Amino acid sequence: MRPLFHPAIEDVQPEAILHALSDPARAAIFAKISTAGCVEACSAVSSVGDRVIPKSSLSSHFKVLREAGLIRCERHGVEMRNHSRCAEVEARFPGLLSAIMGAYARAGAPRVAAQKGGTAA
Amino acid sequence: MRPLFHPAIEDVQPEAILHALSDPARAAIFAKISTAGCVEACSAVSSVGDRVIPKSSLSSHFKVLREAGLIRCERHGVEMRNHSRCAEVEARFPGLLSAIMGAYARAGAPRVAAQKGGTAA
DNA sequence: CCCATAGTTCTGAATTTCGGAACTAACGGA
DNA sequence: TCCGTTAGTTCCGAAATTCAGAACTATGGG
Repeated sequence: MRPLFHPAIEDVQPEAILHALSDPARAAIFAKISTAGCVEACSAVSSVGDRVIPKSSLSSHFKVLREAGLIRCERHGVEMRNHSRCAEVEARFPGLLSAIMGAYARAGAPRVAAQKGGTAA
Repeated sequence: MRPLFHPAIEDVQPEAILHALSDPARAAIFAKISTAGCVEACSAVSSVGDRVIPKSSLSSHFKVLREAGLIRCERHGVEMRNHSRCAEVEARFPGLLSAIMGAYARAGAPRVAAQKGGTAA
């Protein structure tokens, strides 16, 4: 099977990255791929939080991430290996990904913690 | 005059910011507001590049930016003053805005300035 | 009061996104 | 080899979003 299309790093556009990561589900998928040693099977992220994502939606999410230049996908037998392209993107747009993922990390905690009553603020 | 709704800075969500800035036109508007001493009338940005933006679209772009927490708008007589909320956003999501605007700045140039050497790896 | 200016809201059309169902590719077992 | 299972893609209609023209509102000037 021919390899999927991936944009060259110099063709990667900021608007594509922002659009891809402006969806919390995609951002969560990307976070998972990035932190999980940059390799992950598609089906391993079949849910975000407690929300189950249908296969077809998952497939298109991966497509968006791939075409935005954020991940690299290759078939390995019956499944897909997804590598993050963090390093390349970091070289092209310094600080972008870490700022975005950091923003999500920072926003993720407060509200949830406040409602749950867990953190003695 | 009743002030328009603006989210408190702690209610600002990363996905809203990314979505707002994932549109190059909005990113350009925001860049203009940010750099122009953080004050600008709506009609002063009636075009992006050589593309003229209709009033209604412009209005909704400003609304998106405002509701994302990126700008603060107040009526002054018949026109609108738009202040950037850079400082607040920077405090909440350190490095986010500068990374994004830097990415756009870096992407905007390359095609034209490719002969500057170094980047064509 | 009437008009001009600046911006908003309404509305329908075009585009995008979502998700179920059917389809394809790769492997394992008999 | 053939069949079944698993992993993921594609197709297609419904829902949501975006776009832009037209009408409307608010403010200030003469």
